[in-house]
Amino acid sequence: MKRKVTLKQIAKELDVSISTVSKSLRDSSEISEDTRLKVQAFAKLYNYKPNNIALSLKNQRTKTIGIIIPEIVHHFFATVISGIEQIANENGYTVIVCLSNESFTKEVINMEMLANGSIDGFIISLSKETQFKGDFHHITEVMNQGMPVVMFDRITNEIYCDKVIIDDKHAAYDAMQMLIDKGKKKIALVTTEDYVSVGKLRTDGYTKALLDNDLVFDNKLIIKIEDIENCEVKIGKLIEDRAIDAILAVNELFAVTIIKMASKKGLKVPEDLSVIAFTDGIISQYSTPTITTVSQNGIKMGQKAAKMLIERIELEDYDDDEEHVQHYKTEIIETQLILRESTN
Amino acid sequence: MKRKVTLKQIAKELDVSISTVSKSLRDSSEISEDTRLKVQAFAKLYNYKPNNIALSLKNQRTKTIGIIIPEIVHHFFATVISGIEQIANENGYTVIVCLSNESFTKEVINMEMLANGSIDGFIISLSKETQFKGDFHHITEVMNQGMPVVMFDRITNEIYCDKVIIDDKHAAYDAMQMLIDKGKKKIALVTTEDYVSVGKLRTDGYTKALLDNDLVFDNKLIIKIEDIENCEVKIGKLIEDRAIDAILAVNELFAVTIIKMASKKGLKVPEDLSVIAFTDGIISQYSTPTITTVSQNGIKMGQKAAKMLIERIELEDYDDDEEHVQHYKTEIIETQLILRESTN
DNA sequence: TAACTTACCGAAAACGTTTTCGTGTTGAAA
DNA sequence: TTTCAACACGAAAACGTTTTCGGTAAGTTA
Repeated sequence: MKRKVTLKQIAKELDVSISTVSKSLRDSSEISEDTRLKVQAFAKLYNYKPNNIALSLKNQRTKTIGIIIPEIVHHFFATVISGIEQIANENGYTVIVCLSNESFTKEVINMEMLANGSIDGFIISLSKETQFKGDFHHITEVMNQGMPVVMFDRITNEIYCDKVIIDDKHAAYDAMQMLIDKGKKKIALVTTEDYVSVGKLRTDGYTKALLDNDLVFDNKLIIKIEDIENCEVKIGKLIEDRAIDAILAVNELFAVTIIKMASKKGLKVPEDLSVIAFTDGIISQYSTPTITTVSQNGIKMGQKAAKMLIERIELEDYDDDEEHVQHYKTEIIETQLILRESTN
Repeated sequence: MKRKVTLKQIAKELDVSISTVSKSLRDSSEISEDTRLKVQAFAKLYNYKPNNIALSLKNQRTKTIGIIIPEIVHHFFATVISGIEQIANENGYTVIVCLSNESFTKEVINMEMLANGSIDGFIISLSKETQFKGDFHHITEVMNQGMPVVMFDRITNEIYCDKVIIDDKHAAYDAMQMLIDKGKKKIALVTTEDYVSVGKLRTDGYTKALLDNDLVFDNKLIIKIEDIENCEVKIGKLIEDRAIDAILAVNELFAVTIIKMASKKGLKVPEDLSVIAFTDGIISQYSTPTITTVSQNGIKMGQKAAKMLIERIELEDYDDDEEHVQHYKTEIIETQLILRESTN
């Protein structure tokens, strides 16, 4: 159980100074070839690797990215992490993951925990509770400390920073237009409560598509689900009561439940009812029928977010004190309508 | 853009020494109430938080757990992370996640990256390639440096360390016994290649159940899938050629594909064909019919793994040099047969 | 008054690096 | 012989903490 070997130990063993060892290992020309080779051989033998923590302290940069997301057992967020991790890795960064579990308090605690020197920057998707409360002081706080922040998907307009989103409104509009083009007249929307930013935007797109196509907007055709557990009744009623052509669901789980309830009520998908879902995940690909979805491409979102953050981090290295105008960008990841069996 | 405030800055501002500031903030009795309160007020005003990196360097412990898994866009692994994160958080640890993408090389690189002081211990599930190669030198290496390692799910018997697994053989046996009790005679197995540890164990359980129940073992009833992409043909053939009662699948994706192919061939599940899957994930719950599964309970696995690791880490703080006998444990997480619609 | 305790505070080491600067030795040029 | 550059290396600071130890002043006891 030998502990990791340090410069000091090598120096002692070889009877030289720590500086000499350090320089030798970094191939400094200050050191004679003799000692350089000797040190390098010894270091290799004992498998010396510089201590990351010490380097972080010295360099004032940790080469670590902090991710804060609402949950991880969720296909979309998992794909985003995957994208982030890939880019991070390619650039020599590691990734530290914290879960807010949709709790404002946990989000704040996690941010404060990481903000104390552990990371070089944040990538965050807001918790529902945070969006509900509209309290973003923890974000501004870390930003004021000079820590770069990139927000994705669940964002807020109240914070001025780099962002990566999909054009939720536009995507919803396109999905609706496709249904309308297929001749659907009575299209329902199954969504979340309005305080979730993406839920609201998708509702806007839904509404706009109806208006633009001179279809009647009926508030009764919009149902808002609080939690997935007991949504079946609501959905069942929607299908039963109204003679509906098609449904736009803001996520897969809603969509698959809709299909299930439809089949229970004797309706066939897509013959009697078309269904389109947001969030192209594993379920849409494997359910029967497979589900037409608006693909969010979490991988790409993650990659883009990571690229923006790393760029911002490494840019800061150069204009330390320069109080120049920060110009933040909002990247929009294109969505894609993936046609499958749930629409005709 | 003010940088984070440090002890030194506070000391300078208040014209006292760094030691005094540090002691004041830690409520040392060495400091007079006067200066203590003064320092604390000032620190609060400037929102002082001790720098984690400096603490890590000083304390020689990072309060960080490194996780290395094959992939994250995978329900089971995501649940495990979730479980780990929860326990970690409760104990003041953060979690750093690295993905091997089933690659041996990436696994090694990630381990070396984290082993240089960034973390206090590892939780790892081996990549397919690592299991295939049987090369575990990177694991023994970090263990020799005194870094605790906990392996879960995809483990190896060649390394002596803490482990968390499910009794795959036993679970497969139980699932089989349930099918046999229901009168199934000709049961197929859809599994992965043998070098994946869990695949092999589940096959063993399958075989043993057949033997114990005096059923014929037919090698043709076992098909091994390399990748999910082009498995449909193989599965279709299996269903067509052999008059099969039931199928045991080693994961959800195989199961849902089986159901899809069965329906395409005109077979009804569960009337004509019963299906049981390993890995209780989101698909099993939402597919039609819902799928009977052997639940792995990733949350519990993650929690257990995190507990074992943290215990090991904090135990080491006390018997630093004591070369006492390490007694490693292997925890077995109980599985549960979750009955759903795909079996009768 | 002398000796001693107590209260309060600062200096310095330590964790493991990197890097700047200084210094001693050598050889060559003047 | 003197002067100077080149070479090879070490000392020390810095990153931000915590903690041990030592020291000074005041107050207390003999």
